[in-house]
Amino acid sequence: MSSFAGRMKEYPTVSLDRFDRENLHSRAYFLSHCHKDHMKGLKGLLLKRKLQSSRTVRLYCSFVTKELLLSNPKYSFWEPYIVPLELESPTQISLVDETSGEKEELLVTLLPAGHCPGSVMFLFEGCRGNVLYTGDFRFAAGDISRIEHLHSGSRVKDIQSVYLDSTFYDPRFYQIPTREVCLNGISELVGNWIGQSSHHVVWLNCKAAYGYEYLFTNLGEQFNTQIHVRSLAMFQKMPEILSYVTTDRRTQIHACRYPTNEEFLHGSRLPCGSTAADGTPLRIISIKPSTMWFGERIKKTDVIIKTGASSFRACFSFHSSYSEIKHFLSDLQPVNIFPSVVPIGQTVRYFIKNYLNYSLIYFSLILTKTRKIKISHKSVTEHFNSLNSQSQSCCSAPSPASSKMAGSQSPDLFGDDDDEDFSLTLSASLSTHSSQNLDSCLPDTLILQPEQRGRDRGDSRTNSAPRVSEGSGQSELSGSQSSSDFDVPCTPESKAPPPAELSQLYRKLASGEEVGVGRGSPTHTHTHTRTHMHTHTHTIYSNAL
DNA sequence: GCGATCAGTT
DNA sequence: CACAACTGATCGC
Repeated sequence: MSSFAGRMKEYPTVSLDRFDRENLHSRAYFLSHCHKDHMKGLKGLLLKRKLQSSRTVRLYCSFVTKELLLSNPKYSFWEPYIVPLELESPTQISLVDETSGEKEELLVTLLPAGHCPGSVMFLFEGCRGNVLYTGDFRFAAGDISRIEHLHSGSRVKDIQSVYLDSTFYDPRFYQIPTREVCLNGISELVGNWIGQSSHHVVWLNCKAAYGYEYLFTNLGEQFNTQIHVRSLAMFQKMPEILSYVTTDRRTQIHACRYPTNEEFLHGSRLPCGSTAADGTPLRIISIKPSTMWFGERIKKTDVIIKTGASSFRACFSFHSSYSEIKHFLSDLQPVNIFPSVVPIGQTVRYFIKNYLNYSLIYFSLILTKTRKIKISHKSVTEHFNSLNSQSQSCCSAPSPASSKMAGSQSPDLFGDDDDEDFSLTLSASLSTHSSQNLDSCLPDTLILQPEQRGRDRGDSRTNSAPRVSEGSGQSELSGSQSSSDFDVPCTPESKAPPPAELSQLYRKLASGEEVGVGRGSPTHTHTHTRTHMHTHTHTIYSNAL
């Protein structure tokens, strides 16, 4: 789940995927896709009032997202304020402070994100650098090279910050089978079943969220049928999807959901209650799409798992795997990474380790370019702090209003307690617990803490160095988080650097000592096939239907 | 009564 | 095996 607070350091007058609290004051809004956890505050009364009294504030999203959003009447008040944008066509947006008239120009480009219909990333280009907000995404290795607008000539654009969908940025999720592999597995299962007789039907036990549509279209295409769903309303303007779904229950593939009678399935009934016309009992199997992940060393695993006499789980992921994210980051080489999802409990340990590991590798790359081979505490600090100074206005001439913004009377742009800035404060502690869930990769537990920011934003910045301290051990494993997700062996890559070395490194960083970070600089190769979008499974996402 | 929020469930 | 939504309880207006 996204815990992104809504705003980016570089362009703090716009809000993305969050519409409550401080975001109420933004000059422009961006919605990456139509999932509820990215729409917090979107139907708020205060926001509605603000829109009605504003002449310039708009919501920018893809055409598909606009359709999906407006298919829910609760969001229909947005209709006059939505500006749908085409994919991959840079658009200049004026960010206007309506009280002072102060204005800032920002170039935004929507890039297909492969997460669900209409999902996009936002590439912002302005005076504070290029920033990529990924929203939620699934990219395969090499996908960056296919995106023209992330390139300038033959090289990747300089990216100051990536606001990253870090859902699976954890080496336990090293590998998730590709969309195509998962789709083939599901197709085979479906085909083998419904081919037996007309009374053999499958129920795709999908969650009530957008993102399964490419499964429907591919199965519909392959078996020359339509998939039974509860409503077609949201797809009325999306013929590519609409032609593969139906509300006619007489079909062999169902993805219908009814909140009340889902239990009926236990009695071999479909959620929609459909039965055969001649009274013959239907032979039903259920297939539940779920994310399956594998360690680095597991090369081949079935993407279909039988979980009962007539129930199956099928591999399906909306998000990039760890290795896919690694490819993504090493292709982009951003200066900063801001995770949108920060796992709690044990997962945090992996997260920090890998996040820091990545950062150090990249520092080393920067420093190599500048003919330095050592990295000092100071340079790390400066790096982490640099964003704060960049937050000062540099795009427009200072006006009374903008200088006021920097003063102590200003609304606290990032001073909220909820602002979780994970690039600033790190704390490491030794776990006193020997949980059975802890794998053997690291004996210690790292706990990530959002920085406590003072109300004064002026000059207390010297305290915001990345801190690494050993605190009292505390296991963050809660009951709900300590479930059975450790069947997957830890991956070799997760051992770099080993715990002792890492702790040492942290200690050195904390004490200001110089540390060498000469470990394998990432190679920076880019292939430039300028093909536009990839396979058929991507078509839904890449077209503004 | 509505909506926001949280914990628990699927 | 998972990441998004639903349900029900609780609280505030």
